[in-house]
Amino acid sequence: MKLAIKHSFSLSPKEAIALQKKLSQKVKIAKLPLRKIRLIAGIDVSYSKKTKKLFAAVVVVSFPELELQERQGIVDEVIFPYIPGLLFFREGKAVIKALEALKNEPDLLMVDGHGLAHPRNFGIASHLGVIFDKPSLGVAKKPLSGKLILPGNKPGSKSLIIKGNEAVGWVLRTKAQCQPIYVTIGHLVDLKGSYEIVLKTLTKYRLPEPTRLAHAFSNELRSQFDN
DNA sequence: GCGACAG
DNA sequence: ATCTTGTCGC
Repeated sequence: MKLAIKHSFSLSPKEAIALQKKLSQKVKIAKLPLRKIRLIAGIDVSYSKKTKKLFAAVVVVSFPELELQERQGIVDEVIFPYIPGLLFFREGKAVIKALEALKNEPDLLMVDGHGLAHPRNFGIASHLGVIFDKPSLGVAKKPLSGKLILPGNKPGSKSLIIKGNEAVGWVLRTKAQCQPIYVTIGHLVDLKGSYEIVLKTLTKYRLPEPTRLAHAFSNELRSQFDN
């Protein structure tokens, strides 16, 4: 995969915030028909407290079969602290390397984290979508920004996440007796599409296959290279 | 000012 | 997110 916008990572938190405000203007909400999707990339990162390293994992699965096609992993040094709202500047550099190494061209990026449900409407899912000019959406396990109510306990039940006057995503119950997930628009997708895609990538687990497999792969990388 | 706060 | 084993409950 190729970057559409180059990126500097030697930024202070203030500069990072300014960059988010600027790039957030480039986000486009658009329809992404399910029939146009053949490959989905799942993206996640794990850390080692011991070696202070980070393990970025990207998997590519076919759609709608959800069969694993490719994996790319990057081990890197932590270059930025964890600050809520600035996750991209901690994980982005390694994730970009992994995405650039991809041999398959995904039609959609599914990112562990938020998209528009972000203090400046520009979470890591939106950021990756914009700099690669690729449809993207966020799949988070906790809320970050926006007004929301909890959905019912039936799988598939959902409620909107509202920022200002705009709906930017869903709180989605993927599995009974499990905490809901937070699905948000990243880039070049819309509310309806993001819900449909996530629903069709669910199997028997709380998380959709792309991010679930990426999460497992990043843990695999850590156990293999944490020394 | 206070509380909340992705991974 | 990470450190860490067993254990309770659907």
